[in-house]
Amino acid sequence: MSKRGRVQLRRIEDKTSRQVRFSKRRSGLFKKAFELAILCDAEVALLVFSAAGKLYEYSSSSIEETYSHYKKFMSGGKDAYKDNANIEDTDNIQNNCEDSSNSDILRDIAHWCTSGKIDQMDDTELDKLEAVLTEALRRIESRKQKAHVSPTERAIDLNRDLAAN
Amino acid sequence: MSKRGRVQLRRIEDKTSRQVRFSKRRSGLFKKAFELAILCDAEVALLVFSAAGKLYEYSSSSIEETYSHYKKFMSGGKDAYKDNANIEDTDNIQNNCEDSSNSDILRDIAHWCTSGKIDQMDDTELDKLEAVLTEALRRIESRKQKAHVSPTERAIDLNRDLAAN
DNA sequence: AGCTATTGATAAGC
DNA sequence: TGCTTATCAATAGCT
Repeated sequence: MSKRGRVQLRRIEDKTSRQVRFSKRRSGLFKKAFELAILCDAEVALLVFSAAGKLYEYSSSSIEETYSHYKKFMSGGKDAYKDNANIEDTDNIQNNCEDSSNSDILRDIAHWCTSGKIDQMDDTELDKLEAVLTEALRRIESRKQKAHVSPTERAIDLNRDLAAN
Repeated sequence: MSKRGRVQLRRIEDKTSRQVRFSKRRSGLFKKAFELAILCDAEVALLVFSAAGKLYEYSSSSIEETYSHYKKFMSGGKDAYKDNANIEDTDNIQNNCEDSSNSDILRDIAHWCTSGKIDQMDDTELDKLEAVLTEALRRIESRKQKAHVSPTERAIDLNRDLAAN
């Protein structure tokens, strides 16, 4: 039974398979959220709606409370917490552009694109970003068409650690 | 090379160790959340406040939107599946871009995407990047429609791959 | 911030 | 939907 290629980072088309995977992965995700909260003393809130519309939730305190905390944080000075923040990386895309590997850049862009930043941009910025990303996708498509890669091989080795953050 | 006992499910007392593990686990958690949203077509919202008060977030649509969905769902009398226990702790989403302004990020992404780096990526990286950018464009389109700011349909190929199935 | 040894998460298959 | 197993992925402990 060695037919377990890596999972593609793409919507699972088969409905049955998607439901099963959702069920399993959802369990894993909530478990991880819970563990992180316990182990690292953080405030966590997680909401998940299945494709069918069912709601699943978890929060170390309460969804409402954490959301209030979030809104307050967003409206206030987000930078106010910088000084108290964990002493971790402070790298940003700009820095990585110069000397990091592609995977690092990829990771940064992925994180940025999915962390709500887009919702904070004004219309002008949004237009620019759209143009940039569209151009980047065009290049990618161009690259792909040139490359003759076995569909099978490609499919089996898609996702390694995308949202890797 | 020595002792890797199972992880105890309780607050890590050593501050340094707690920070390191928080950093590692938050990465994993956000990655899982992202994958669940993409693979299973689910709506996911995740908020994490570190013990120091720093915010990390991820949402397949937007925090506000998902929270509204949540409130509406709850008021509708439907019961949510609570994957809870009690706790405190956190995990968070990548925050590398937290300290940069949108314009800076925009410039960085633009620079990177057009500096030939794409041509240096291998197929796996290319696939990941494609998924990330496609998702980002989807968000942008979503934003534009909600803001009623798009009189001109730009007919951008958002469904090139992911949605094309 | 990188590097393995181990544990943990899961895609398939029943 | 639940259980089992072969593999793949996440990460604890170090340096």
